[in-house]
Amino acid sequence: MLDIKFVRSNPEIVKKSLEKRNNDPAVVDDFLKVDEERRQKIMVAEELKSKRNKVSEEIGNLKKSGQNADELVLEMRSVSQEIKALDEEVRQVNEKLDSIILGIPNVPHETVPTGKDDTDNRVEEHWGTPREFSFSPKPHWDLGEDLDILDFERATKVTGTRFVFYKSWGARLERALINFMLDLHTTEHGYKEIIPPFMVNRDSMTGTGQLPKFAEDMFHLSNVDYFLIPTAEVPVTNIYRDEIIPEGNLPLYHVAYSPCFRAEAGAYGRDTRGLIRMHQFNKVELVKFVHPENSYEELEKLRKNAEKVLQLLEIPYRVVTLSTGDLGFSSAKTYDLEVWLPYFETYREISSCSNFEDFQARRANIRFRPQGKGKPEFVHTLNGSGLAIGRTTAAILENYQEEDGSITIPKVLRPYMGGLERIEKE
RNA sequence: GGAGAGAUGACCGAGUGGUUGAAGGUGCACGCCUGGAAAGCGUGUGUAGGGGUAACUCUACCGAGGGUUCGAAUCCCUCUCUCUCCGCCA
Repeated sequence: MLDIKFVRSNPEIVKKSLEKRNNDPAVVDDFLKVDEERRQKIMVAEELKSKRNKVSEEIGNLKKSGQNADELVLEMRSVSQEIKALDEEVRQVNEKLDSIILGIPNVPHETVPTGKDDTDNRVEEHWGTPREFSFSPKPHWDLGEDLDILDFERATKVTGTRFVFYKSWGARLERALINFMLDLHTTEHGYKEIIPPFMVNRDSMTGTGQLPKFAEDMFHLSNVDYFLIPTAEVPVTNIYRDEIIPEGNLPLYHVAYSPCFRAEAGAYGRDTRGLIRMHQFNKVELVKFVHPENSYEELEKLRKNAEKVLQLLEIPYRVVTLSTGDLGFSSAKTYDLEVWLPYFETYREISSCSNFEDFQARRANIRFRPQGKGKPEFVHTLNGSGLAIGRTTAAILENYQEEDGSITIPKVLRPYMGGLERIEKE
């Protein structure tokens, strides 16, 4: 969420930001109106409370000295009634204000291109050259099923659509990728490894911004009020919810493997085949808590850390900066890494690296105490996939396929595959 | 799942209806002391939200939410969490 005081004193900036994101800037006017109403009510209520406190003390003193205070007691009885009614009004206004402010997205960073949707994303750079095939490359799902390392059909029987069984070398490849990425980020990039809970409570989902707006994107358990995590970002960012981190501990780098669960409501027609859009997929996630001063340097580093994975795997990709029309609700700036998929003949998102500035931290109340004695300030949070495992598997199958349907294993992964160089039909 | 105990500030720990935002201690910060440090002494040390240019001031907060009362950390109810014992279990 944005800072209420910031919105109050910079309504024009917020309106402009909403316009750039193709949202209705009128909510800012609603906000200002309700904010004013709120302060009015608070003033009246607090005045009465102040009075009650004073008179109550008087009553105490009178009674102690054996004098009669009935008249004051009677008067205060009605004042208390009034206060109760006012408090209720304040509560309602607060709720209204909260729902407005929680619905306002983050203000895009000045370097974010203005645009209406993903077609306006700015391509920053390309890495690697898509391979020339002497045959027509197959989609990863055909490759996987032919090799009997992916089984979509039975997963549909056992669970439903958008689930998959990884089998044999497919399972091993998936596991190899997880370990390879975790090893890279912990030993080369300085991240601390975390295995988080795969379910979280409502407060955590609100802390990172999935709730209240995006409830339909998640799986919610029916016998407890827990949600399956849509990304490790949720439990890992919430580690420090309602805490004050000693300034000397910043920056904190965490890397977490987790399965991710997404309802994918509203994605019915899209990516119905293959590993691209599943209800459950694996991901290695990078999360940073940093000093506000250098969060944009940290974003560049984060992006480089994620890119390193694709470089070592030797798979072509490009980097784009999301335009204001494509930018996520909580993000001030996001780079997407898009991997080359030969069958699709296109680049597809495989990592999303974002700087949320203090948007999440304010919501989750994650702070640090600046040097000496100052007031606690919100940290900046960042996260990025490092990478989505399922999509990486898809990219390996498609980019490393041979004409006979076998898959060459990228060199860096071979130590994780017992030295295997190629997955072939058994 | 059954039985019991508990939840107070950065931490420990007093406090059962009226200057308790909260004793005392620890820690921390600053100052004095010292050649320097330790010890000692002194001062200070929560968060959020209103009002005010400001000094400052008001309100709320003792796990959470309700209730009783002129007045609640203190009494009542509900919930959550933690601990101990039993049961179950990877």
